[in-house]
Amino acid sequence: MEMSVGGGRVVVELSQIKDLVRQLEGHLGGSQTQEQCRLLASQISSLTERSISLITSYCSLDGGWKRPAADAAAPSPLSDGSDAPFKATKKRKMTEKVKHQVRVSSAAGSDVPADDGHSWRKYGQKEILGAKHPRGYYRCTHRHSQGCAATKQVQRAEEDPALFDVVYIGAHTCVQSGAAAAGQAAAAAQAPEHNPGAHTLLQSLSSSLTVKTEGLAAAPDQEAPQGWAATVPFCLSSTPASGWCPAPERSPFSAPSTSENWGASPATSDSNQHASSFPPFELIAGDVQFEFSDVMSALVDVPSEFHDDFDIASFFS
DNA sequence: TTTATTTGACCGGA
DNA sequence: TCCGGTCAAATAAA
Repeated sequence: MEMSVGGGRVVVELSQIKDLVRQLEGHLGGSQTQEQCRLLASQISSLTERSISLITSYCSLDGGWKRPAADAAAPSPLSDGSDAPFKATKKRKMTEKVKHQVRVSSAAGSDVPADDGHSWRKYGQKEILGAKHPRGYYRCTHRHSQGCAATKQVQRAEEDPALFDVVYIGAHTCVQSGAAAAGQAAAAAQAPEHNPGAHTLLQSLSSSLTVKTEGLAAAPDQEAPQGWAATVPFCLSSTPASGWCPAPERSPFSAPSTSENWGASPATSDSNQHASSFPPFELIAGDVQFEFSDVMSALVDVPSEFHDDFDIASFFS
């Protein structure tokens, strides 16, 4: 498929990242607490991983841009009504739902994967045959309140306990209260409070935003399973890497790209793993529009031109 | 008291 | 029948 489709999205994503970094930089004068900077950094890393996903989703092995698999193959994955709000009936149509796999690093010293900007509630854990580590099952916190059907499965990588394989299933249809975090950040921007560690944080972030995709094919010391979107080399101390924020399945991606429009629900206090902060998914893909399911269903290996390090940090100039 | 996690049971597809 | 995914009661944490 046309380069402009996937490439355009990546550009959008990366532009958002750039915006966030600039926001962060703008606050480095001393108005941000470390936690608030982490918040922005978390958003940045989440966007970054989404970009990785887009890249891998639109590239075929021969280096060409690929139309989402859902378009070509699958007999209409979501046409069976699985995109309807959650019902009490036990439907097992997971195989037809959109899956998106990523490998993320764990939070420093933590045994849970990096936060991805969404609010998840764990609802189960299973020992998987042949796997060393159990698989955790999470669903969107807003499943009942907003009928959001997004789920994810988290399993520690066998070859590296510091890494987690995360499978995102289905798109979020909820309106993230994430804004709580965004609101915090916004409020923080007005609160004069010096934060000497912020520069270090940003430097660390920028320097680590190098997306290595070559490991997919053959990594020197570890083998990444075929089909994993990417290994995310960066890890932010408290609310790190990974994740994506799909737009509602029923509507094409559309949303402003400015953080001011991410919305806010200040009263919400997501605890522990639940840092819910995320911008809506903006998608300007030329003259072609895809449902999010189309985008995420295309999970392919990374083409040769991406085998070289893709230095996102170069965007931050 | 409310919300989140744990964990054994249950369900259904392969 | 096996195994992965989900439910829901019990429990823990805030």
